[in-house]
Amino acid sequence: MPVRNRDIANAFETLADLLEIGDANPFRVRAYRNAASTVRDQSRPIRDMLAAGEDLTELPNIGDDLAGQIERFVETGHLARLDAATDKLPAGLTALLDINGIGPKRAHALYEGLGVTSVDELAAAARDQRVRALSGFGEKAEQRILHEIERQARHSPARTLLADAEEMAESLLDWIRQRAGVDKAAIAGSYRRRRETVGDLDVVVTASDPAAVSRAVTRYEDVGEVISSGETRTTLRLRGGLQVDIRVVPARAYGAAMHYFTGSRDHNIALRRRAQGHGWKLNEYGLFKDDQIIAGDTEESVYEAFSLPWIPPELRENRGEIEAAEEDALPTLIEVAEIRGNLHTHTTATDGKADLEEMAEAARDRGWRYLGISDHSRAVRVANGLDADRLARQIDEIDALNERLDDLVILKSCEVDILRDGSLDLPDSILERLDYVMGAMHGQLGLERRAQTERILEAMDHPLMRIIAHPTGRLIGRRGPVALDLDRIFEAAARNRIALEINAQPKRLDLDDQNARAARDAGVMLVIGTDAHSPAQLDFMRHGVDQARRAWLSGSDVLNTRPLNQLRDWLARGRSADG
DNA sequence: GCCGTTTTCGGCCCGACTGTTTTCAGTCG
Repeated sequence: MPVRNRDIANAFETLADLLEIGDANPFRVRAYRNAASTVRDQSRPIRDMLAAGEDLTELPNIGDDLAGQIERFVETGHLARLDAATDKLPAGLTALLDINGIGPKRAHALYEGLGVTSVDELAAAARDQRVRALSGFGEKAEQRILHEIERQARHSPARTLLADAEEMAESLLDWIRQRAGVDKAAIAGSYRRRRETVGDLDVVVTASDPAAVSRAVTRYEDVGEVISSGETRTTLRLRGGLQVDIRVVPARAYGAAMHYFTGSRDHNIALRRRAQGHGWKLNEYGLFKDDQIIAGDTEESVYEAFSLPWIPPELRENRGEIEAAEEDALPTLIEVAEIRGNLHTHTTATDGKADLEEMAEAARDRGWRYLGISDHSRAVRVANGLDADRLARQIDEIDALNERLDDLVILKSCEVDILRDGSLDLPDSILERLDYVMGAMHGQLGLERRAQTERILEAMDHPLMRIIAHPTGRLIGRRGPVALDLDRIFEAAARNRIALEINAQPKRLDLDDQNARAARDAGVMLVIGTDAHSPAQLDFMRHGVDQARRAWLSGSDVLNTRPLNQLRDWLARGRSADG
């Protein structure tokens, strides 16, 4: 099996865990974690970069030593340092670190003192009351360990889709805002950065009496468990399993706290390094010079102290946003209000829940000027995909409906399946009658990389192809992306003027943020499509816009911000205009 | 193990909460 970026990142993470349990130099441990994060952050496979002769030490956090380790890992499939580490300590110990309350020191103590090498063995030891005998542990620690192991067995600690977290988050926020003495309350963290999933919710509150608010939140109706509760910080678990951290800070620290808890961790560290360079200190209470506060009541004040403009939360991943801010080169990010239409929707003709007219009505309600109907083609049998005759009838229906509509235009399309050999599921004779053809893959998702890439490239060579929907086919948390050489896909999309979709379904968000950014940088036009199967799902547009913002996109990078006439021009231009 | 507006050596982000301590280590975010 070829070594993927996540294999490298996972190996470095495991090695870091084992080194930490073995009480290695903490900065060396961090170096491996930082390197893992860098590798995970690459939109291109490391093995492609090596094959192209690129120098890995150009990447942040990768020096000569790690570059060499990665190179040998890719060549041999083995990370020698990890093999050496697992000779000293059982690899199963790293699983103990996933238990809340157990870190490297306790994992080491459990191994040395009780010979524990797995979560199961730890559970047995705790049930036998052998854990409490260890120095540094007590009865409470032992009970907490058992409690956490049982909770994890019931509820996997998987991250929650942002869209699923929203309802819980907004209800909690409303409730907190109504507590006595609360001034401001907002959700920070990855939720505010609009990441596709959240691990927990970070709530920042300002109040005249912080301790009173900290006590009050433990009585929120949806609390399943109070994990900890102090004067300024409370950690809860909601009944649904989602963890919530609530920090109450003074009003003068609101901006600093929002900045601090919005993160990302890497963005914060980068900014704190800058503070150190000036001899300042940056924390959740403000920016300090010799214990004198110089900024912190607003986020703007914090950035301003560094002579930087405010950076939108979606960009705060330490992926060049601080450097861009420094050069006054931050993008003007796309906004929902710029969206003029939607090019990916379904109706009851296939697996949608609403008919043509209902979808049109719902699109008009959202202020859109055009709506693309793109039902499935026949290969998607479970969705009752259209054959040429049924699609022809839908085309006639749309023509008739357009006669009656004056403020919305229905565009004729089809989400036509790209078959295994790259050919399309419907004949050109019917596809020619559409306003645009959108291609997608729904089957044979397990092909190896070369075949999968050739398949989609073949479809992109079809002269009618205009958009590729959900290009990688991933389902967040359930199914990884298909194996594709995205560099070649992007190159072909730019050359053939085919738009790639950011699918706005919360479980897809495909292309993802980094790939969408790489596509744009390669000269590709993006389109945000809701893939709506009901009128309500048209509101998924904002999730797609969130992802586009994380991809550094402006309105001009997204096809469906264009007025109808310009959209038609773009769709009609095709490859013929190239020559 | 990485890195350089203080540096090629000597730094490396920082504060809150808990439980086990008898003044603080460990963990977390």
